[in-house]
Amino acid sequence: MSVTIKDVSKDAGVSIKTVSRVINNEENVSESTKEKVLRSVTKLGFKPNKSAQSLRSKRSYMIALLYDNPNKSYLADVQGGILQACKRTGYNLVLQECNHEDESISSSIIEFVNDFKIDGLIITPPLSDMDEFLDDLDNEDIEYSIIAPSTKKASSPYVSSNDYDASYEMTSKIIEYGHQQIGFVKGHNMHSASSLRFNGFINALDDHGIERNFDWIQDGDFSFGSGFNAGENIFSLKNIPSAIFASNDSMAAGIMKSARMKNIDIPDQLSIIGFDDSPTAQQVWPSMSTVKQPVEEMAMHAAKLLITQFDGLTEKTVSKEFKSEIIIRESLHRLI
Amino acid sequence: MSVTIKDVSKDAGVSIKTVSRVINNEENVSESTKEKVLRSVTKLGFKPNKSAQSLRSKRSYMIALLYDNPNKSYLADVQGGILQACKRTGYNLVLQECNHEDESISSSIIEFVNDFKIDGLIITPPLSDMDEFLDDLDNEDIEYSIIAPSTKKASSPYVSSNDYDASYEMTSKIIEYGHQQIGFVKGHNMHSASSLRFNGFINALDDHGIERNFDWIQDGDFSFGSGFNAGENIFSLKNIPSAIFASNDSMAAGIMKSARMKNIDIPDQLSIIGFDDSPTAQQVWPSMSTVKQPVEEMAMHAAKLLITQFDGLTEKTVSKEFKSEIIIRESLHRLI
DNA sequence: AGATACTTTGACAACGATATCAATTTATTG
DNA sequence: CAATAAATTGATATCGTTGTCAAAGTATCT
Repeated sequence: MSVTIKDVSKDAGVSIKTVSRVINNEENVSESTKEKVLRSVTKLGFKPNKSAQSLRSKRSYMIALLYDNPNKSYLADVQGGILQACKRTGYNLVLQECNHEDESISSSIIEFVNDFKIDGLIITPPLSDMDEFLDDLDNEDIEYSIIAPSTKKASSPYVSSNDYDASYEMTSKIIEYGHQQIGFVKGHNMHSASSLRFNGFINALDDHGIERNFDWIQDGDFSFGSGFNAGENIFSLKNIPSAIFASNDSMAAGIMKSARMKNIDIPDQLSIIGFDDSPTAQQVWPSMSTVKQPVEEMAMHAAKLLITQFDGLTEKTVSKEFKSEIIIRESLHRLI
Repeated sequence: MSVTIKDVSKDAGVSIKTVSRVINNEENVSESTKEKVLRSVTKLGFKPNKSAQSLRSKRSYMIALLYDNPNKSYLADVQGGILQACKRTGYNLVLQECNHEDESISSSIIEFVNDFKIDGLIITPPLSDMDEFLDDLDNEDIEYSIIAPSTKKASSPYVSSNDYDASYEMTSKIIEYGHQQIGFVKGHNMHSASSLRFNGFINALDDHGIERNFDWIQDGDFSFGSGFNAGENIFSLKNIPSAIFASNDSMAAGIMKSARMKNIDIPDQLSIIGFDDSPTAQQVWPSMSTVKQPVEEMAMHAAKLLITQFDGLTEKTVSKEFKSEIIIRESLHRLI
């Protein structure tokens, strides 16, 4: 049926162990035999049997993506990035949806990893903020890499984005456009990004000598509905701000809808700014100013980070912070 | 380390083969030994080693999702549905992105399936419309189930939606609301859903004695940009329709934007109707009337369909057509 | 040259399950 | 009750790799 190591070894005139050495890039194989074996490998079109490799070496060549994030667009980007890294290295991606409120999350994930001999995990927010969970994984010697961690544990590789800086910069841009009365809608408090984005906003206000107005600062949970509610709250006040910065695009869209229903013109009377650059940002009218993070690239790096660990490649991949991009579209009105 | 069949066989006082028989639900095992074995299995917490099973039985307990669809929300729903079916049956999902324009798609997928011993494929549009590709899979005896097939090959299990009926019904609803001048934007011509939706539209027009105006019928490819262009084309005409039905929500959003830029009021001057009920549909203003398909449910069924084939379960899952739901929101204006 | 160290190679066991086929037990028949 | 058929069970080979460890080949050092 399919070509095995035995076939290759016969063709090359060496032992099966030597073939195994060559295909696993082990040391102590002479150049000449290496060449000989590789010639046979390509000639016969040999591909190692993953199941056998897995059985013997306890590795599955599969990594799993752990997520608990209703944001479909984010998820798709993350997947895309990981898949690119997988394709290049022969790994496979398995999806595992989690519930961060589940008490037994640690044990069920540990069981999953052991059952399928998953080689490593890629962990996304808000799971990346659950320190206890990560500790449990450490205790089981399960390898993982984290996207957007809160506690940057030296022990584990991660990729992060400059949420604080991006938020600070965007807020400064809003101020530069002449806005002095600026509202803010916070994200889900389980996500560390929420506080980073909020702090960036607050500090930018302070540094530019602009007064904080806590009536205009609303809680949210990243959902469209929570944005809508935040809008309702703000628009029921006597004074409303001239701009509202939401911690993500969905909430910004919710505010937009709420404003429309109150006949508040966007952007003439009110500027709205989001975060993420989701597809919606370009599909609403007016199109939304927002912050774009290189999510796909980040995810690809996270996957490389993980694979590097157990493949022991020569070029070491290291933890890295990625830079966001400020995108100005029609929803941000210039006052001066 | 982990519990093996050998441990169970010792504990139960039977041979390993008998344990294997029990866990695989094979025939010809007496009730008493079956019970004895199952007691040991739960007592020791035995889980069969997937790699070993896979090596010996040539099955991987993995199914793959084949996709080439830029619609992230659709993809996420499909994944969600499949994962639910997988969780219940112990299978795992692997993602495989394809390019339907790739000449070598058949060979690369066949190679992928053989390499990883993938048990079966779930095929989504537009790949589900590539008959040659499906024939190639048949020749290799690769099992698959199809979401939204064009040619309903009796040989292969599928799930489908009533695109034609839904489109017919939505068009009738638009007419019922008093619209006599209705435009249409077609979907990507590789997708069989595109012609089904178009035919439903045309036949509803005819049946209600409404004239077709081909200036108002535009080609599109399901992208926001193509919807925007379609809008530009229609709005440059002397007469514009009072409603436009787009073959999906992204294109509808594109038309909306184009209309806004021409200061055409939605929905007072122009009604816009989409298809899919993507998240955007609720996040734009006015929120969009659209057709919702039970994508997640369909995908779950497709996965069950596939797993049934090689697991030979007692209750046979069969191919099925799912019903869509007409959702009326603000973007459809009532004229009468 | 002989002793020693290091590099390269291969024979064979092992991973943990299923497949084969023969042995044993139980049921059925004349 | 013996003969035969059918159901149940187990000993052992097997899947295709990697791991262990010893043997063979080369290089280096007195």
